[in-house]
Amino acid sequence: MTSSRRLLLEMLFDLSGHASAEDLATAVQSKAPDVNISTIYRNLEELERLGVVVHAHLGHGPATYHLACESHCHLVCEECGTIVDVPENLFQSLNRSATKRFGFVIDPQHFAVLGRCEACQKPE
Amino acid sequence: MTSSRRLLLEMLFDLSGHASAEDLATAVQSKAPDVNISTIYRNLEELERLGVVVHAHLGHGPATYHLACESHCHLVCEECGTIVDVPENLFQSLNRSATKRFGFVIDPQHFAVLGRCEACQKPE
DNA sequence: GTGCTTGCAAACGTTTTGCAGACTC
DNA sequence: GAGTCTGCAAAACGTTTGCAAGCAC
Repeated sequence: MTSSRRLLLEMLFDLSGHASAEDLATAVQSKAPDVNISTIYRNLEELERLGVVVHAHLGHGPATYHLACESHCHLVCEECGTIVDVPENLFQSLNRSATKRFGFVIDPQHFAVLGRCEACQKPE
Repeated sequence: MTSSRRLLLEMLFDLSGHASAEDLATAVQSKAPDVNISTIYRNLEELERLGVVVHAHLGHGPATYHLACESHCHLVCEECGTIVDVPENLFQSLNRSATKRFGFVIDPQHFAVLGRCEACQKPE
């Protein structure tokens, strides 16, 4: 357990939710300017292996990382990029039918659901 | 309408489903070696603008492109990478609850659902 | 001939890697 | 002192861009 790892964890608490590796690097660097982004990636990987941190793929942009204990899923607007955090139970019935029809167990924290947020509903 | 565009469309028919830009470039280049990958990207973008083609983000890897008329959604195994094509109606109830609870209309063709396929069910 | 399309090369943003030195225990 | 962790530089990957030459119409 090194100082950069400790700092990274602190920042994960602070910036809770939606932090990209870049965000985390900036945050960590505000307290320890010499911490390199590759260290951030390596530590995130390690923390993920330990089950402390999870990441999600949000469509185009970079992956976001958050603490595993702050478990939630993501809706991302493909128009304005807004991220809506939603509880895992929103996916219950999708999971049930995916399992029943395809034997596939979904991991809803690991991907983002793309679509349109309330404000961007197709205005054509 | 140029020859490289025509070829790209042909390849989209041939490789129907799950073709990355790279795959398509390789396929096109087998018939016309000088077509550059940037041309592939530009034509895919244009075809998408015209509504002929759609793309989906599959987690880590590159985006995949397919004809809009072959509409389907994707389950991707985070273990072995297998892609399972599924009909859009699998997402009906997720869409209903996302709309009702968050005013969010989902676009299920645009993202992949990550999880575990039948063969990779957590063996721990 | 006008204007869109192309190839090439170079850049981009995100993530990963190799290596030698520095740190933790 | 052994072994892990770090900074740095460079590469990898998928994708986008600027530009001048080439093509469709």
